Amino acid sequence: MRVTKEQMAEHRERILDAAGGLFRERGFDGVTVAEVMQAAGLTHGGFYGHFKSKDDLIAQTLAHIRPTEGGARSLAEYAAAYLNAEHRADCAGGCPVAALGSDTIRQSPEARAAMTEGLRQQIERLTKLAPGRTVAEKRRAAIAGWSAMLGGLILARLSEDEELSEEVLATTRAAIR
Amino acid sequence: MRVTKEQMAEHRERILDAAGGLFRERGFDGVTVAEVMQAAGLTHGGFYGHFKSKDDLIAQTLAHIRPTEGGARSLAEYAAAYLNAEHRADCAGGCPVAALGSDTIRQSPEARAAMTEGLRQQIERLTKLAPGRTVAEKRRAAIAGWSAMLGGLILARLSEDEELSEEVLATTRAAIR
DNA sequence: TGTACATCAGTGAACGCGCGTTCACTGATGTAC
DNA sequence: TGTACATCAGTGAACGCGCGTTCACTGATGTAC
Repeated sequence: MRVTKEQMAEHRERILDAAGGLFRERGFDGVTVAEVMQAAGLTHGGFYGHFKSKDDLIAQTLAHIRPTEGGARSLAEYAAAYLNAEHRADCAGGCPVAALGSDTIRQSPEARAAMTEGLRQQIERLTKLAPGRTVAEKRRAAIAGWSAMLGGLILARLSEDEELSEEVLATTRAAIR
Repeated sequence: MRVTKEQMAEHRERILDAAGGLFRERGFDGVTVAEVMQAAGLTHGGFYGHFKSKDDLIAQTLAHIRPTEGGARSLAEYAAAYLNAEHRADCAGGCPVAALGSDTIRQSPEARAAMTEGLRQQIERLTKLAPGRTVAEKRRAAIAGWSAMLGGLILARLSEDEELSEEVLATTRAAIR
């Protein structure tokens, strides 16, 4: 049954939110269109009224996910929140690059473009927090720090050994100033 | 038709080699059992004589991939070879963690155990190359450096913008001493 | 403002393709005598 | 060493399930008068 334009926009938002969580938790191939729709409180048939295809959903979801503003006041503070047992456990609500990075490399150009735009914004955000006398210096610290945070979180999530995982988290965190 | 025991062992090796390349290039879900067998020069029906399931193949493949010994004599030298346009382009022959990291988090315990073992070995290898007066100091430099390399390569591969990608590669490389 | 009708968001059954897995068969290997 | 037979690695057709996608239908919305 037809719904108001506002309802439809809200449904679209709900689909993107649901997809954002599910994709980060299980990967693009680990989630079906029907599951996304069910998580959004709808039936799967209506999906194609909102999106051209599952690939289209993937690209739009990557563009839709925005990192939660943590209010960090330095790169080290940001790293402390990022390289953290809580974030490690929360794939669905955490960093999309850590959760979907190596998957996204193999996705459509549209998906990769959305990811690239996210990277750009993240580097800009971190540049403001990074130490350094010039903008160029801050930017270099931001990029190197962002690489380390991303790699550190992925390694910590990969390690089945809790002790090793914690060591990676702490060591990488300590290396970011 | 039956083959000699040596032939069968060689076939198994060929399957694992083929799977190693294909999985790194297209991801676990992007490769079919039939494709792996065809790449190994066999037909798909024989697959289950070698492996219990596709999941079993995934776990054994991760245990089978061994990094090519580059002969680097310092962490910086290693990073120069790792954070590099050639490696960036060569998913199939490159680092399995960069190619399959976020995928592997969602795989079977066996697959994750194989990956954890690989991490451990990599950290040991890098600890020998890392700067520092004590082993503990070297190990810390190795872990922080490994995080940065991994994250840097993934970011460089994600970026559709060649200039940004090159910047990430160079900046992360320069930060590893 | 009220009424009649066209539009169209959402529903749920159905389709069809691809993929993991199974199985009857083949013929070369390896073994018992 | 030679022969007869059992074993079993590999073949390719077939199975069946799941998933992306389509479609006829429903009924509420929005619009023309």
